[in-house]
Order: sequence, then C-alpha cells, then structure tokens
Amino acid sequence: MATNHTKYAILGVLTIGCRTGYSIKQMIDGSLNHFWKISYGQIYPTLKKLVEEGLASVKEQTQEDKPDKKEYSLTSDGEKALRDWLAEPLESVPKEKNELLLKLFFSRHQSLSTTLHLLEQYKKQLKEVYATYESIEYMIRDNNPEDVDAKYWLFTLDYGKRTTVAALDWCEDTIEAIQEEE
Amino acid sequence: MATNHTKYAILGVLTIGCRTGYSIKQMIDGSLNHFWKISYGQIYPTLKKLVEEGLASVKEQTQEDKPDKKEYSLTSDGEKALRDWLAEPLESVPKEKNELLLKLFFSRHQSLSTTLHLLEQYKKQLKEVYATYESIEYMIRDNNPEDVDAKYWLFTLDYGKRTTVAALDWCEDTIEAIQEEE
DNA sequence: CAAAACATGTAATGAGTTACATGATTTC
DNA sequence: GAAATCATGTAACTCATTACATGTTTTG
Repeated sequence: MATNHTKYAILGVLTIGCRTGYSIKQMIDGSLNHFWKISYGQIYPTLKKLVEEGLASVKEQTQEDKPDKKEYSLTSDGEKALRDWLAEPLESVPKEKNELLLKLFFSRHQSLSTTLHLLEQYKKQLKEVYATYESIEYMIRDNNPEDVDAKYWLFTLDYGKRTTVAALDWCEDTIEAIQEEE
Repeated sequence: MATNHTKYAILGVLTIGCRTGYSIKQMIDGSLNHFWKISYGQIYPTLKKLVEEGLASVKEQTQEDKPDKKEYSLTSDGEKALRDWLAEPLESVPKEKNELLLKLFFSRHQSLSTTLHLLEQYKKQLKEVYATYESIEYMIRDNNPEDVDAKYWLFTLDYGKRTTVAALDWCEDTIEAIQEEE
C-alpha cells in the first residue's frame, strides 16, 4: 500500500524555516520542484490535519506590514513522525508517465519529420529543465553556504541534472538514428 | 490544460494486435511499463467510451477453448484521432515525484548510516529496474525482428536504460561522498 | 482438484488539480 | 490606480487505484 508522502513533505519543509502555507508552497515550487509538487488545495487541509494529530502547532501572527498569517511549527511528536518516516524503507521506484515516450512508441503511424519534430521539442524542453536546475543550484550555493541542509539539497539537484543530461544525450542519438533513414 | 492521454494509449495499443481489454492490460504492463501504466478500472470504461465516440468498434467473439471475449478495432475516425494526437505538441516534461529524493532532501535529520542504507536500497531497486528493461528488450528483439513498430519500441527502452544508468552512477557517487564524511 | 491464466466489469476511495472566493499590503 | 506579492481557504472535478464481483478454461 502506498503511504501518503505529502504529509511528510510538509513536515519536512516546516523544519527549514517555512512556517506558513504560503511559504511552504513557495519553497516546494522553488527548491523541491524537480522531484515534488504541491497545491494550496493540499497544503491548507494537511496543515489543519497536522495540528489535529498533534504533529504541529499554530500561532496566529498579526503583521503590520503584511497580511496576517498563521505560523506553524513542529511539535516533538511531529519531529518524531518525520524521523520515523525517513527511516522507513522505500516503496518501489516511481514509474512516471511520459507523453514523449508514449508518442514515440506509436510513431510508426507518423512521418519521420513529425517524429523528429517531437524529439526536437523534447530536447528543447529538457534544456530548459536543465537550466532551471542550474539556477536553483546557484541559489542554494549563494543563500546557504554553511547550511547543514544544503549538502543534501545539492545531492538531489545533481540527480536531476544527471538524469536530464542522459535524456538529452538519448534525444540527440535518437534524432541522429532517425535522420539516417530519411 | 492537461489532455487525457490514457485514451490515446489504448487507441495506440489497439493498432498493434491487442484487441481485448485483457490483452491491452498485458501489453501495457509488459512492454510499455517503463513509461505508462493502466488499470482495468480505466481500460473497460474507456473502451466503452471509445465505441460510443465512434473511434472503435466491438465484436463479441465466442471462443471454444477460452472464455468469450470482446474484440475491439479502430475505426477510421479512431485512426485519425490517434494520428492527430501524435502530431500535437508535447505538454511540459513530466515531473515525477520521487520518494528517495524527498527523503534525501531532509536527511540532515537522520544518521549518515541510515541515509547510506536508503541510497543502497535505491541502488538495488534501480538495478532491478535495469534488468527488467533488458529482459523487455530481448523479448522485443526475439518476437518482432522485422516489425516496423519494434524500432520505436527499442528507442523508448533505450531511454529507460540510459536514465537508469545515470541514476545508478549518481547513487554510487553520492554514497561515496557521504562515506567520506563518516 | 487446485492454481493459473483468460476474460469483463463496477463501486468506493484516494490523491491531486483547478476554479472559486476573499482580502491586505506594497510597489510601480 | 493597477499589478504584484502576501495570505488563507473551500468546492467541484478529474484521474487513477483498489476492492469487489463473477465466471470459464487449461494446466499441473
């Protein structure tokens, strides 16, 4: 059975200085976006549930320069829940659905030029993805040079970069292979 | 807005000799499993809808050696729908959620040895994934040596193998980096 | 005779996205 | 004064999984 990791993603982000629903969303969209995503429709209900379960606590903060906000922090139970989840064995490797590969699989029904166009499109998208990884990397290196977390954050980015480069290489080789038939 | 590709996956598989819900499931689980998955809860309702939309037709087949079955085939409208979808531009690159990376991101809260164990687990899983890719590859090469489809099928497998190798390399390097700190 | 393979379907549930709804404050 | 940023939340909807429900035929 698949456990719901969204809860733990929020628990984790609460440990790195993001205390409001709004800043949790920002953090995940910014620095975890290559392997996680989340919507407000998940964040606010989960935050509420976390408090009900005793894993987090809230304090309503009145701000003079900005709208009021609710500040969440982990309780000791919450910290324990996070650590327990971290030590749990992994479920199976995620099998992402990939539209490009689905289309390529059925590309006999298409002209070679349309297939090449598809691959060029994908290559362009991958290059953009790679560029965003690099910009996140610079951001992390600049903002958290001595942060104990940063080391792990850079590992996850390295993963994204390496698999993206492998996909890019494949793209180029596949384009070449198809061009030879034309 | 995200289009529902499941419909086209079924349309596509109907072109390669899988004509029943059961065999569609088998084909996707077997040969498309590295980039697509599907359940009977999607297949049978979709097949029904395809017929309603005039993209496929059914014939009830009585079999003497096996249970009765419904044989589906694409109509010319169905073939057109498939080709139109193939020529449509790609949506954005899929961002898979990755439990290993989520855990690694928050691994400051864990001992180095537990983190190493996590990475070793993942490495083992990746090796298994790679092995299944290889076995699918041999199956395709053996069963469809002259098939016009097979060329594209092997491209998609190559993608899976290359990105898996990149992930494996990353795993090893990251394990090494963490071991140096111990 | 039991298990595996063949075959089709529905209902309940879960996870997540998107649209909707509101409002303060700051910056241009 | 408009747009951007900060801030919180709900309701409807979509997509997909899982459990349920049933039945035949073959193979060991």
